[in-house]
Amino acid sequence: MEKWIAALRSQGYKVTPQRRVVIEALKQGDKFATAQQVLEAVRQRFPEMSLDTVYRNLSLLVELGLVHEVRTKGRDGNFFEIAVTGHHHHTVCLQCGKAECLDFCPIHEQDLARAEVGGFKITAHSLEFYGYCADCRKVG
Amino acid sequence: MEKWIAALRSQGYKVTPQRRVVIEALKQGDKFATAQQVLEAVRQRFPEMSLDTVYRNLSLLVELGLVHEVRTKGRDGNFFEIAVTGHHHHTVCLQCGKAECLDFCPIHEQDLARAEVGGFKITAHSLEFYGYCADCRKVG
DNA sequence: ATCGCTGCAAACAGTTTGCAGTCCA
DNA sequence: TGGACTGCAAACTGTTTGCAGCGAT
Repeated sequence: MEKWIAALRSQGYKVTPQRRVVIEALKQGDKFATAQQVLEAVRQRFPEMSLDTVYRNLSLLVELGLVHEVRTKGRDGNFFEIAVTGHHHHTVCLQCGKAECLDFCPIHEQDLARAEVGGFKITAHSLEFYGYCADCRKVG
Repeated sequence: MEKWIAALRSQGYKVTPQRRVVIEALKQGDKFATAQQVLEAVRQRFPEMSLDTVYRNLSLLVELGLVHEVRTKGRDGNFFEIAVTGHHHHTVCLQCGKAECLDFCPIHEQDLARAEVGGFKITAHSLEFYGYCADCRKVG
């Protein structure tokens, strides 16, 4: 049993073919995919699939922590990445839009404690490093 | 001479009435403002002002580091904040959308060095802490 | 059988862009 | 004067929503 399917089931969500195939698409495609790319991948096996269902399921999966969302600043929307590893962050190239995973999170417990001022309770944080990848630096 | 006007001028950008009034609006309004709120504020003194000019100027100011942009995840778009202090980050309440400034940045030199793998050159980073503010925690 | 999920279609918002005229430097 | 900037209008894209029917449990 796949962990993602099991997680859905255990939290009371139905396991529909559409949900299975979204998860499959994220697992088998490139590391990152936009909602549109997920739709294209999914339609190879499921031509009826609609974009709104992709969005609905991606949102759900992100909410459940089963998928990570990467804010790209690009015009194609954010990237989605199946959560095979734990919490981490990414670099995003402002030129070509390519993203890469980092293997660490620089936010530590003491930072969270320091940021929880005035009764604010932190439940998540979002961090991206923006810049230019090696390829784009060579060109321009 | 205001630092923002001076910065525009020194970098070869023209100082138009629209630019002045956008800066004024950000300085005098609430700490954070959406593009729409900037437009409304600006139109009190400059009724002809158009939303696209607001966007163009906000984008420019953000690019020059004269304004900070806060990614809110809300439906009203991001917040903009005049850069009176240096680089810092924010908490954003996922319930009411309220943002607050933090007075520190948890990303240190060694983190940047560690993240610059494979020839990637970091030029900026974006970090928000999401959660629930004291008020929203009382209610819900 | 139920209630969540889906597809369809339409709406929606924030943002961007082309263009012709304006105006700061 | 001239290139940057503006306003107008329209388009564009990513995303969300209402609704009726379908299907996983």
